[in-house]
Amino acid sequence: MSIPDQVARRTQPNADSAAEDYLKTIYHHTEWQSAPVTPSVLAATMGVAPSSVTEMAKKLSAAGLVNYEPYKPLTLTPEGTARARGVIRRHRLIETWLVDEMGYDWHEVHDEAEVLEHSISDRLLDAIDTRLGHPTRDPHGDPIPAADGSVENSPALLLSQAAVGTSGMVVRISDRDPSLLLSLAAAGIRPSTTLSVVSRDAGAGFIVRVALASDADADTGPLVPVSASGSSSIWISAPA
Amino acid sequence: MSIPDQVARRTQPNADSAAEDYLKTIYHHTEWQSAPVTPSVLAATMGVAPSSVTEMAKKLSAAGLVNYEPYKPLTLTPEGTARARGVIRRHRLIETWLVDEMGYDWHEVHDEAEVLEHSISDRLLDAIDTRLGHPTRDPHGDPIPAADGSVENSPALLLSQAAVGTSGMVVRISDRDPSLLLSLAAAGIRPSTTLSVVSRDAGAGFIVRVALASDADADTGPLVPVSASGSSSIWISAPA
DNA sequence: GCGAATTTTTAGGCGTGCCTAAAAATTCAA
DNA sequence: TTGAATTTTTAGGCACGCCTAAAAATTCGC
Repeated sequence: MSIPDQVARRTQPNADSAAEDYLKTIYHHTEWQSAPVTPSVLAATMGVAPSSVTEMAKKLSAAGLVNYEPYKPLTLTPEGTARARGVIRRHRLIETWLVDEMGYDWHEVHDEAEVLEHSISDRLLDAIDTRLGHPTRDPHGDPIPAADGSVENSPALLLSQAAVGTSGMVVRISDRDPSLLLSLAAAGIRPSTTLSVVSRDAGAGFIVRVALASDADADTGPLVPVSASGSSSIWISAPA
Repeated sequence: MSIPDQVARRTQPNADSAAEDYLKTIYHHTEWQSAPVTPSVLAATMGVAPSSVTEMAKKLSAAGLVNYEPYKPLTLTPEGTARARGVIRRHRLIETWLVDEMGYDWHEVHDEAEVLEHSISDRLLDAIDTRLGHPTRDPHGDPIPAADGSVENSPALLLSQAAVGTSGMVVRISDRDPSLLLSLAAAGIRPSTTLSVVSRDAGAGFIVRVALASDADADTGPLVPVSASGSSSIWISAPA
């Protein structure tokens, strides 16, 4: 017994973080847009070559996590959905923790969470969840899947689909683009802000009126332009 | 511009966590035992094959982090030492945080820290450090290197080298073996416990008297056996 | 409905970090 | 000091996750 067993190590990197990223991304597409996820869309979203998607699709399919048939869109199996929700739960709890306890601003948390979501243990995640009091929304307003996998989905309206005159409260803003978050925050737009659509233009984007906290429905708030891409990253509560 | 640039991703795993593990392990050997680190020792410690060590030694040497010449022991360059201390700082701050804030017990933190030390950002590490008030010792009594790389090294005596009759305060216990930590904790031995050596036997180990907190020097504490390996994991303050 | 454009898959490679087996160097011991 | 034992290095492979280029399938537009 000169040298100890060197088994077990082998596949040592952070578990299957690549696989988890695919599952997460597939889930996101079905969570928000309801379009089926084609390999090319997935490749573009993840910044990998289409052939990488094909490869991983086969592996995930063999593992029973995605439904894959050549030349068809990808969907998650129930197990795959559960795994994806688990990753998203980690991501959003970590973001919430960073903002609530560690002094981060909401536009700064995405990248850190992107890494930690693959390396935190269940034990530590539970500790964080408990400390935070089992939050159900992250700092961007995204629902945090519960430990049992259930997700609270309140109906909301994408700003890009709101007609002129519509008003409502911002319930959710995509965390994908930190610079967008920064500019929205600067304009006073964040979850729970009340907005009304003043004008919309297919190409140029929107102009919204941001209601002042004190006087929610008056026409006194500042007018703020929102780009077309920004408008498809903001959800407002469906009008009453 | 159908598909965005897919550069940058490439070497995406958690930076160079393998390299960092080698640096850390080399550093540990010189920090505690002062024997030179041969490839075989390193291989055994890390649970990899000797040939893997040779390979990595070449890479680290090319990167200017270790001094490597074929058939000779490995040492760290100044840059390598700095990097190693950085990793150890991360590890120990994370352990301290887990115990102080997240409800972990001191024997449970090693594995979690082992993973997180490679994925936490500098930003988050600073936030943790600040929250904890810039601690200088982790829960096992190990010194936490400062952000500037300096390490406070208080002289201590390895229990395995203490003569019968020696007494002193436990200042440090190696965190490498969780089961040892657990049994020591059960026996009431942890940093700041006062011990005196009652008997020692090269093969069988030691018997120490654990002083009761209230009455540090009296002969009233329980007698506790410490294995030979345990005795080389415990440091006590050098006798006054 | 059929060729062109696009999407997807296949084929072949690359770097990392690990392995085993065999060769080379070093160390030990009689 | 010299042959045996041990240590270290070299050589050749493997899995992963990514890539590019080329081939195949699908979809689109006239």
